[in-house]
Amino acid sequence: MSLSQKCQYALRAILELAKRQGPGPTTTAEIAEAQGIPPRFLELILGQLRHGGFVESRRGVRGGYLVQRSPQALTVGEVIRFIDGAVAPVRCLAGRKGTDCPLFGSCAFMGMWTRARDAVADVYDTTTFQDLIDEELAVAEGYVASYCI
Amino acid sequence: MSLSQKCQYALRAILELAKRQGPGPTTTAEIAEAQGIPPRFLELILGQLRHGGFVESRRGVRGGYLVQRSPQALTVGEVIRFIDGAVAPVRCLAGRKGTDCPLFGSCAFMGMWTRARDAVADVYDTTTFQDLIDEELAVAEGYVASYCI
DNA sequence: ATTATCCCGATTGAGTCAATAGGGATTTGG
DNA sequence: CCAAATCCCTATTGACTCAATCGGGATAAT
Repeated sequence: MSLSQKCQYALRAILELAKRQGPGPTTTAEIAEAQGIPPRFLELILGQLRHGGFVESRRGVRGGYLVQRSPQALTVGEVIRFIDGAVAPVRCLAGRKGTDCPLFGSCAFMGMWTRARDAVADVYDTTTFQDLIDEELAVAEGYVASYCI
Repeated sequence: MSLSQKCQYALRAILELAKRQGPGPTTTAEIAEAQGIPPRFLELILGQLRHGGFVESRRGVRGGYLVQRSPQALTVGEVIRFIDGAVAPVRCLAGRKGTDCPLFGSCAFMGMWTRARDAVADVYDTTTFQDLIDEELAVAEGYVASYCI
């Protein structure tokens, strides 16, 4: 029940770009530095995100990456599904290869798996990157406040 | 975001035993047959469930396994945590080794991960094995009904 | 005593995943 | 036009996890 490391890096990378909207592109190295991601691995991930239309790239000197979609309109769920595939607690619900469950149709667990999947999917699909930016500010303020007290 | 095969086998095995309450013990072979589980692997899993106090064993001829806890009082969540460990969408929430997130405390995602975990945990913790038995009957009837129409 | 069954430790084999490597293409700036 | 910075693509490694199997030991009913 866990997302791949790659997926978490992807989310953090997009968040970083969303935070840096406005000025020019941000380089792989800057994102890697800011988010603690292995630079070479990040390169791979950004390439994939580019193919998915999540980010835009500029090549050459002064190049880098930009968010392609508005943080208000991009949900975490979309990114997760793109990188890791379907959100599902068990393989037979993911619809991948090997739907080899011998209980097809008469599975007592199916209802529960579906409910679990829908519950998580709802959380991911209702969280936008703008929400995360707001959250980060709130968390930071919260920490300052706790120091004051 | 998926449970191990082992965990699913464990759940199915316990369900099978719960359905067979009353008469004597059920052998590994019978459970394996009924639930489509590799027999030798099932042996391993039942041993583990026994150590966890979920099932009881009888050795020798006419031996086998019995549920040790009432299906009304045993939740799916308990079994999942025992076999697979903490239910969590990301490693840093599972509290295992390698809480190596470089964002400790200032992580914008933490709130969302927590919400996702709680949502799934709630589903698992509110589903008992009795619920699954009832569900299985309902599903079976549902299929009959759909054939009638 | 024999047989059915659980019991335990070790091990294999396959597969996934995180991460790295090498070298190519493109753009800016001088 | 050259050089540096940067993205771009494919392949590969190494580590680790996980599903499954094996061999043989202990126990209990008949």
